[in-house]
Amino acid sequence: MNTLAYGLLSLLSRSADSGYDLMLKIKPFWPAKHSQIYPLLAQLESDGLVQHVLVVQTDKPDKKVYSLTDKGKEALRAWLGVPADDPVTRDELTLKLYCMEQGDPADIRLLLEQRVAYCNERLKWLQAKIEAYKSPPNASPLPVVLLIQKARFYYQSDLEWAEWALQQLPEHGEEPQPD
Amino acid sequence: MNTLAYGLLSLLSRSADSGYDLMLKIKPFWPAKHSQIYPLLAQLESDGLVQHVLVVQTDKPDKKVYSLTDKGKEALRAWLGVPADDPVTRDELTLKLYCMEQGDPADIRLLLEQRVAYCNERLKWLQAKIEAYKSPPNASPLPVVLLIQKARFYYQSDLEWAEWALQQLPEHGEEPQPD
DNA sequence: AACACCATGTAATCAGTTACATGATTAT
DNA sequence: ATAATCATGTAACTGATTACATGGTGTT
Repeated sequence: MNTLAYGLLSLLSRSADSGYDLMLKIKPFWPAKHSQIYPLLAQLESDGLVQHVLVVQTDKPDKKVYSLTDKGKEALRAWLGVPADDPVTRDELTLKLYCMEQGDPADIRLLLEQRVAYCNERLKWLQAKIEAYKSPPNASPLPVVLLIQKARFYYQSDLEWAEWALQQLPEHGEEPQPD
Repeated sequence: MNTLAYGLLSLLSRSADSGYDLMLKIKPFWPAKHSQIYPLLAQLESDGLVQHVLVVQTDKPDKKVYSLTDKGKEALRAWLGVPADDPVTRDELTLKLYCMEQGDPADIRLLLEQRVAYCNERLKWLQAKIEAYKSPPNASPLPVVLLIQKARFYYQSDLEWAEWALQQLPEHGEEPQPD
């Protein structure tokens, strides 16, 4: 039982889902490809933690909709009682900045500008999510609110850092025009 | 040439180092065990990107001190010209919060309190780092300043989120005392 | 006496990505 | 026509962790 396995159980605790939808939903929290998820679901089923029913569709391919068993719920409950591993962020940008003197200053500037753009894009997406659950009929449950805010805090701080970092870079290499 | 390989080159661009020290230094940016680093350094050497000299020590075991070759520097320069991959954060806590209704509310509260403590600990460590380079003799180069600040922004925002999240939790289950 | 640090390496396993494989529906 | 989405699966490979292996110095 690795973290991805518990992650799938966690998603299923909110609503039954196909492997395909689980892949899409888990992406922001724990990236995984379908090639990792399908076999893992089969294993969780053989362990009795989830079960599936085949849902036949006419317009789209048939799908297997998985749901938690009592044993699965119990496994989740126990998992919530042990401390979470420390979060791990892998950000190539940090490694590139570490050796920034080795490269073209324009390249470094571009890397930071790309990060600013990326954060803005993610924040815009999150804002759309927030708007969607502001309308009373589909108010989001507390966990979803907590997680959306966590992402907002993260991207907002990274954005502010990247904009600050751009200002710390030496002036553009425009040598004074001789007249 | 994967990201870890470039990460090692990046560290070596600032100063020659042993595999052991590289492991310690790269940890905050790209976690890797010595069992991954030693073979990779050997491969980078056979590719002509790094070279090593054996440094004999009396009190401690001998070590191999690696440094960048010209070919290694050129590889770094080229790498800086391509966009950085999007950052990936894997945080078990997000998965646990997603299914928080399944567990004991006290467990959830504890998970968030542990996160608050962790962020405070990291911030304290970063503050010590900052103090260390405030004294003029050993002023840090720009990249190091940028990276320390990036980490500060991150842990500070995660801390603020976790403290906010604790307040969003339903009241403690202290049922009113019958008198 | 037991543990932590320094220092390097290999072997076995687990986790994650890329590629192979299929096939219908809908949008550009 | 070409691509994207939906939907599931396996095979091959790369990346990362854990375990095995050694051995001196310094600390509690």
